[in-house]
Amino acid sequence: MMRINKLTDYGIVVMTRIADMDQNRVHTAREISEDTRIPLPTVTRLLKTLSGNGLLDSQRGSQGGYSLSKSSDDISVADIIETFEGPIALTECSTNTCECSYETKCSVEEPWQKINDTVKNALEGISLNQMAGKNQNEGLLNLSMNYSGGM
Amino acid sequence: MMRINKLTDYGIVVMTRIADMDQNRVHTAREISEDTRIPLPTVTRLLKTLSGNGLLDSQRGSQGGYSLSKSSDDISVADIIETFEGPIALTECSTNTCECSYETKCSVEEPWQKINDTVKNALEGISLNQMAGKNQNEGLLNLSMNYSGGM
DNA sequence: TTAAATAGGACTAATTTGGTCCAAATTACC
DNA sequence: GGTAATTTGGACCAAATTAGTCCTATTTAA
Repeated sequence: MMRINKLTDYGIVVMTRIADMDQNRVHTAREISEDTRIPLPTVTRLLKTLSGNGLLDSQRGSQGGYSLSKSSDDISVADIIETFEGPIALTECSTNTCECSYETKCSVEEPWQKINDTVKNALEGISLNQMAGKNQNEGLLNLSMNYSGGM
Repeated sequence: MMRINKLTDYGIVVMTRIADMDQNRVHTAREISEDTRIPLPTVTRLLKTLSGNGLLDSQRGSQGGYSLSKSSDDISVADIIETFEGPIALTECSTNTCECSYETKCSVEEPWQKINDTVKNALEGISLNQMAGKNQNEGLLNLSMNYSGGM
C-alpha cells in the first residue's frame, strides 16, 4: 500500500514524543516506552538506530539517556524516514543503481525522478516541530490494523 | 524503503507499454509479456487487476485482449498505484480507519494528512501519457536488485 | 563496586509479497 | 456446432521482508 514501515512510523512517534518533552534533560528508553506504550525492546532498537544515524545524542551509563541532536525545527520527517529506510526512492529506477533494461536511459526514468523529488520535497518540508505541535498526546499510533488493498 | 511494490511497478510498465502501442486494436497478455519480458503468468495477473479496476477494457474470447479504458492523458500514476495498493496512505493514520491512541484526535494526524495529500497530488499530476513519452523502449524495469536500508 | 544506561548484534516469528497454476467462462471463426 | 484463443476467478506455495525479542558487552554516575 505504499506505506512506510511500522518501525519507521514508531520512529516518528518516538521522535515527536522526545520533541514534546523537556529539552534540558535526557530521556531513557524506559521512560519513552512508558510514554508511548511501545514495548521497551522495540523502543530500545528505535533509539539505537536514531542515535546511530545522528538524529539523537546519547549518553551512556547511569543517568544516561537520549536527547535531540538538534532543534526540532531542523529535523524533518524525511530525516527520520531515511534513518530507517534509506534514501527515499519509490522505485529502484529512482536510485543511481537503476539497471533498467539494456538501454542507457529508459523512458520512465525521468518522470519517476520527478515524482520522487516531489515526494521527497514534501517530506523534507515537514519539521519535527510541526509534528509535535502544541498539544500533548499519548503518542501511540495503533498500527495493528489490517487493511486490505486493491489486489 | 518506502518503495512501491514490484507488482505495482510492473503495472506501471505494462500500462506505459500499452499506451505506447496502437490504440486501434486490443493487445493480448502474451503480446505484452513478450514486449516487456515480464513472465506471462505475472502479466496475466497484472492485466486482470488493471481491467478489474477499470483502467483497462477487456475483450474475451478469440481475438480478444486489453486496451486502455480512456485516454492516456486521463490516467494518472496515482490511478495505477491505487489499483494495486489501495488508497495512497503513507501511514495507517492517514486513513479513515485510524485508531490512534485513545483520544478523538491525535496530534500527528493533521501533519500526516498534509504530507499524504502532497504525495497524492504529486502522483495524480503525472499522466500515463507523460510516462509513455515519445521514445519507445524495452519497458522492462529490472527490480531484482537488493538494496539495504538504514537499519 | 554497583546499578543504570546505551551499543551491538544474533535470532526467530509473523507478515507481506511475488509468482505460478488450474479450471471456468466467453467469443471469433471455420 | 465445434474448436481454439482468450479473459476471469481463485487457490496455492515460495521467497523476501519486517517486526519483535533477547543476550552480552561497554560505559558512567554515585
